[in-house]
Amino acid sequence: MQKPTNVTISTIAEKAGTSKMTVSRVINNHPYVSPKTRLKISALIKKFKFHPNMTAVNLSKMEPQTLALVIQYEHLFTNYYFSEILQGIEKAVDDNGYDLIILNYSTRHEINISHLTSWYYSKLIKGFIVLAPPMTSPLVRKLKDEHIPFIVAGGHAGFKNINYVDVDNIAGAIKATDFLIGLGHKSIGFIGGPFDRGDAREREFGFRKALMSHGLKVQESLMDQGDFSEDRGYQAMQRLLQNKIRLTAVFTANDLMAKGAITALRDSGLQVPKDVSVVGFDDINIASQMNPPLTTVKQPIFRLGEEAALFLIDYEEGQRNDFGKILPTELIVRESCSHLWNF
Amino acid sequence: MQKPTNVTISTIAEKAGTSKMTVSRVINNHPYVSPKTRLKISALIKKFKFHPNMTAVNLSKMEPQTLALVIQYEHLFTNYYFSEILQGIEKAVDDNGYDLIILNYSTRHEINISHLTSWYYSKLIKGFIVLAPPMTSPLVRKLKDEHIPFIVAGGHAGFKNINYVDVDNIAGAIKATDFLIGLGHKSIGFIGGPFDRGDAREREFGFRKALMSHGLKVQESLMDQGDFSEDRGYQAMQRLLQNKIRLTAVFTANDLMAKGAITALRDSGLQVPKDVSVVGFDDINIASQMNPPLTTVKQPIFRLGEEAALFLIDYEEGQRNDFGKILPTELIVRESCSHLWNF
DNA sequence: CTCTTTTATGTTACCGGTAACATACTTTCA
DNA sequence: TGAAAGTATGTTACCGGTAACATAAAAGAG
Repeated sequence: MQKPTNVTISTIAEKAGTSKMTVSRVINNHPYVSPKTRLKISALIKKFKFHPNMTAVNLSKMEPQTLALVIQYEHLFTNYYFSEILQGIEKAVDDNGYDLIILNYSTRHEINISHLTSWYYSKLIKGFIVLAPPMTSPLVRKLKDEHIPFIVAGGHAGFKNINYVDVDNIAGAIKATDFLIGLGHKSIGFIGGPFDRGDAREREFGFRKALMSHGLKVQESLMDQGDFSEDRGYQAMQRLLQNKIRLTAVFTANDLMAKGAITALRDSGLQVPKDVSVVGFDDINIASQMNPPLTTVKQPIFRLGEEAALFLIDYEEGQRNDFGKILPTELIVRESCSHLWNF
Repeated sequence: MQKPTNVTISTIAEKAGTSKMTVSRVINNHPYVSPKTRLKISALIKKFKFHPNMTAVNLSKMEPQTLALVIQYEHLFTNYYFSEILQGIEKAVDDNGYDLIILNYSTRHEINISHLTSWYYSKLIKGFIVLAPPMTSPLVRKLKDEHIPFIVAGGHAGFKNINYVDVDNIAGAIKATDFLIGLGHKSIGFIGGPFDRGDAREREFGFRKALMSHGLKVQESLMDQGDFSEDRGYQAMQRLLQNKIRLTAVFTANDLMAKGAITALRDSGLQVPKDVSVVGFDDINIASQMNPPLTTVKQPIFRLGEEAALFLIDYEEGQRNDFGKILPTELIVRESCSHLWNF
C-alpha cells in the first residue's frame, strides 16, 4: 500500500522537460517565461493536480502569508460581535492574498503559551491579532516581551506601549448618557461589564463623566455589574429595581445585557420606554429587531477587524512608531427611550 | 537595522561544539546522547531561546501534528454547543501532543475551497474535522473526492460513505416524544431546525416515528420550522398558537428555540408547564437555569468532539474500514413538562 | 586482552520550494 | 552589422530540520 508519490514541482519539471526553476516561475507569474512553456507547464499543473507546498515556500521565503487570530472560547460564544469582527478580518486578509487561522487560548493553556508563539517562530504566521483580551492577559505580556508582531483589537485599555485598534468607548458612553440626560432623565442606572475588561471600564468611565459634567450625582446604588451576558443583564436589572431610588432610565455596557434588562423590566410590570428608557452598546444585529428596537451605541466592528488585519499585513520591523487607532462610535436612536415629562 | 539572526539548530550546535544532529537528538529526547552533552545543549537552548521551526520539521518529517477544525462563522455564534465540542476536541488534541487550528469556511470562500485543502497538501495538517455541515456542503464533497482525511462531527445525515461521529438524534427525538405521550399529551407541536441540516431532519423523523408508533396522527398544522435560533423559536411558537387545534405540548429541535417558545407561550398568557409542556434538545448550559428548568435531550457533545479528534489522530491510510460512530442521547427530565389530566 | 555489542556522535542527502547568479538565445539600435 | 539590452532558461546553494548510514569510543563477554 504505497502512498501515492507526492506531485511536487520536480514532478512537473520532469514531465515538462524543464528545470524546477521554470516551473516555479510559472507558479509565481514571473515574467521571462515563454508563452509556449508557460502553457505547457500550466496544463501539466492542472493535469497532475499539483499543489504548491506552503511549508516549503515558507521555509524558503521566510515571509509567511498567514495571520493568526487568538481568541478565548469563552468569549467566542457569548458575544455576537465576534462574528462581525471576523468578517472584517477576513475581508482584509482575502483582499491582500493572506490567509487566516484561528488559534484558541483557553485558560488551560496559560502555562504553555509557547504553543502559540511557536507558530510565529516557525515562520508560519506573520503575527497575532489578539481579540479583546482581559487586562491581565499573560499572552499579551509575552508577545510584548518577545517583540512578536501583534495587535490588540478591542479592549486595549490597561496595556501600555502596545499596538491596538479600538473603538471610542468613552465617547460612546458619553453620547449615550448625554442622550438620556437630554431626555430629562436624572436617575439613570448603569449595568457594567466584567471588571477585567478594559472596554467595560471605559464605558463606565464615560457614563460617570457624562453625569458629572451635567452636574448630576453618580448614584452608586444605581450601578451594578454584569458579564456581558443576557442572563446577567436580567439579574442586574432585577437588583437595580429593588433599590429605593426609582430609576427612569438605564444604560447597559452592551446590547445583550440590555436585552436581559428589558425582559426583567417587563417581568416586573414596567414598560419600555414608557416607564424606563434603555440604551445599549454595540448595535449587534438583533438590536434593531428587539422589542422595542434598541437605542444603542454602534461600534464599527467590521472596520475594527479590518484595521487590525491591515496593521499586521503592513507591519514591518523598524517601522514601529507606536500604533494606536481609535475608531469613532455613533449613537443609533431607536424606540427604547422616551422623554421624561416630570418638570 | 539588521534582523536578529534566527537562532537555529545550527546556532546551538556551533556554540556547543557538536553537530546539528546531536542537537536534534536532544530536542527529540533520543537516547544515545551522553548526559553531559545533553545538559550542555539543553542549557544553550534555554540561554539562546531556541524554538524549533515547525515548518522545517514538517518538511522533513512529512507527518503533521496538527488538526484543522472547519467551521462556518454563521454557525459559530448562534449555537452554544460549539463551545463544548471545541473543548472535547482540545482535550483529545492536547492529550496526544497534537495542535489544533480553526479555519473558517464562509460562503464567500465556496469558490475557492482549495484554500482549505492546500493546508493538507502542504502537510501542515493531518486532516479536517468538519463541524455539522449543511447537507449540500461542497467542502465535504471535495474532501471526499480527493481522499483527504476528514471526519464530520454532527449532522452527518445526508452524506454517503464518509467518516462521521454523531449523536443519536432519532432515538433522542423518540425519547422526548415518548415522554410527552406518556404524560398523556396527544396534541403535540413540533418546531424543527433548518431544512438543510441532517440533524434537524433526523429529529423531526424521530418525532413523527414516535407519534405513529403510538397510533397518533401527525398533525402537519402543528409543525413549524425554525433555524435553531431563539428568535425563530419565539416566532414559530406564536404561529403554532394561532392554529385552531390547541396543543398541550411542544417539542423543539433545540434548546435555544425552546427558550424562545417558552417566552412566546408566556407572552400569550400561557403557563409552562401547567398549560403547555415543553421539551428541547441539546441540554446546553443554560437549559437547567431556564424558567422553568428545561426538560431536554442531552447530547454527549464533549465526547463528540473528543471522538472526532481521536479518529483523525489515529487515522492511517489503508485502515479505512468506513467509520461511523453514533453516541447515545439521554433524556434529562426537569420541570418544563407536566401530566395532562384530561382522561 | 582481543572481539563483539552498545553507546555516542558525525556525514551526507533530502524534504519542496526560492534567491542569486550564470548562460544562451533574441532583439534593438547606433 | 556588431555590441548592448532584453528574454528565456538552467545551476547551485540554501531555508532548518531529520532519516539513514557511517564511524568512533566505551562497555561487556569469553
